[in-house]
Formats: sequence, C-alpha cells, structure tokens
Amino acid sequence: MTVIFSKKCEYGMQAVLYLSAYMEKGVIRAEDIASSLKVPKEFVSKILQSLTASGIVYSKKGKFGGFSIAKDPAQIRLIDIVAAIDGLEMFNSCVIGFPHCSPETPCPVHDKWGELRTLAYNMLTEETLDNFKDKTLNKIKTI
Amino acid sequence: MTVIFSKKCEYGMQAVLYLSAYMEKGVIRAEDIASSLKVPKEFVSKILQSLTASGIVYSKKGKFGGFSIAKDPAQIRLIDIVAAIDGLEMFNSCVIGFPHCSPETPCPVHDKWGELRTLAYNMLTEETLDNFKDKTLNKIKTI
DNA sequence: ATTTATTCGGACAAAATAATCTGATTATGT
DNA sequence: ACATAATCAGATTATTTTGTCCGAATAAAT
Repeated sequence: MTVIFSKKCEYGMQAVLYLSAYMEKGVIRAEDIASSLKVPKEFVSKILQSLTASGIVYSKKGKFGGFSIAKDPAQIRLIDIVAAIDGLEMFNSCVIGFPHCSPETPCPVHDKWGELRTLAYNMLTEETLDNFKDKTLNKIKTI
Repeated sequence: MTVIFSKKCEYGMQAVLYLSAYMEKGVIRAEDIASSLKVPKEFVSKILQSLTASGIVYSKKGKFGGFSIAKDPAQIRLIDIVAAIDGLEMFNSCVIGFPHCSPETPCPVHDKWGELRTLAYNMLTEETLDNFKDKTLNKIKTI
C-alpha cells in the first residue's frame, strides 16, 4: 500500500532532505546517500538524475562527482519535490476515483476530503527544506 | 498515481456507497453496479466478494442474485471499508518512507504530517454511509 | 595518455497492482 | 428435470511500479 506518495517520491524526499542537511559537505556520492538511507542505490541515483533535470539537485560527473542541493534550501518547498516526481494531480483528482469530481458535480466525500487535501497542500507549500535540517540529522542516525 | 487508496479500495467505496444509496432495491447485479459506476465488472465483482467475506456486503447467488448492503448504513463507517480492503497500515507508516518512524525516532515531517493523518482518520471514522445517500444519488447521475 | 571513479542513459527484470477469463456452483422459473 | 442467470473461485493476462544492469561519457589523479 502506497501511503500517499510513490516510492520514487518518498526516496526523492529522503534524498533531498539528506542533501540539504549535509550541504556543507559539497557533492555526495549516490552510493553514500543510498547506504545512509538504506535505499537501493541505482534507484535513488535515477531519482536524483531526474531531480537534477528539474533544477532541484546539482550533479557533478566523473571522479569525486556526486549530488548536492542546487539552491538555497530555504527556496525549496516540499511541494516542489512532489511536483517534480509525482506531479500535483493528486491534489485535483477524486479521492475515491469518481470521474470529473468538482464543486459542480462533487463526489459524496468531496467537501470533507477537500478540506484535508487543502491542509496537506498548504503544509507542503509552506515548509521549506531549511526547516528540517536538525530533524533530518537526528533521524538519519536512527536508520 | 494513487491518490491515497488503491483502485480496489476506490471501487469498493464507490460500490458500497452505491449499494447503500439504493438499499430499497434489494440485491443488485454486479453488472448493473459496474455499468452505473463505469468500472470493470469482473473487478468490482471480486471486490464485492471480499467485502461479503468482511460482512459489509450481503450476496445472493443464482438467478436474480446480486449484492446488497449487509447491515444498517448508519453502522458502517468509511474507515471500515478502508480497513477491509487496504488495511490501516497507512495510518501508521511514515509518509516519506523512513523506517521505524515514531514519536521517539520521528522523521523530519512526523509532527506536521501526523496532525493531518489524524484528521483524515477521524473523518473516516466519524462518517457513516447513511450520511451520503443524497450526495451519492446526485453524483451517480453525472457519471 | 592511462587509470580510476563517478554520473548518466537506456534497456532490462522483478514485483505489485489491476483487470480478464473460464468454469463451477447456486438458485429461480418453467 | 431442465434452462437460465447470477455469484464465486482460481488461473491467467496486462499494466504499472519498482528495482537492476551495463556501457558510455566525464572528470580527476598519476
């Protein structure tokens, strides 16, 4: 069962939180990120490649290459990572799968779910990566 | 992208809402449910079979058989359907996939997400099928 | 230049989820 | 008894998601 984000998106978030927590280290190898987070190396590497294309992550090729955060963590919102990987469709489509669910033709749970979805969207939009450095460092120790 | 529930669970919810809205019709054929909801017949039939095993749905076999709600819609909460199909794990596991995420070893977004998850859980627990009859009937017309 | 160590890109494989098919069983009406 | 029409159960297929592999390009150090 997916909680809400795809695995790609989960790993992507983890990796980006990791990179922003270790910004001062410069570029970090995919292998190190993967082993710290205990996620599949090739997979997280692929995800970081796509985040590089999105401009969220910077990559340096060749020996002593690796990945780092591409801009100030205070400028990167959680929603940006979701948008880059899973897209924002989940904030528009019906939670129980009814077609063309809208204020005009709402599904039975449209209003109740709509409130929660808005809260989730707002949270992801308000929170930027710099808010999580300490918490990320603490969590990584326990993995 | 899954919004939050699996397709199975989405179709299951739709079908159960449908059955509770048309309670007075007695048993309804899988084929009629599927064509009204525009979902795959065999698939929704399978889902209704499993909900029958869970005691949420009643089934009558043979000619003039079909499915109906097994008990008073006021006694069936949305969370019961989620629990029967997808399970409740999503309300316990980390939203960004970190292992053993708990109050002692929280992931970076543990608190923020936890609040939202509790709101969602409470909503699904408070709402029972009888609350949705009119809304379901209206929505079905538009499909 | 050559060696080494990395990202990158594409193809491939495995697993999970979604959907279909087929046949057996059950119940109803004639 | 028989024909009909439905659920039910299991096997199978299709699609999507997740994960792996390999070779090319890149960059640093010797």
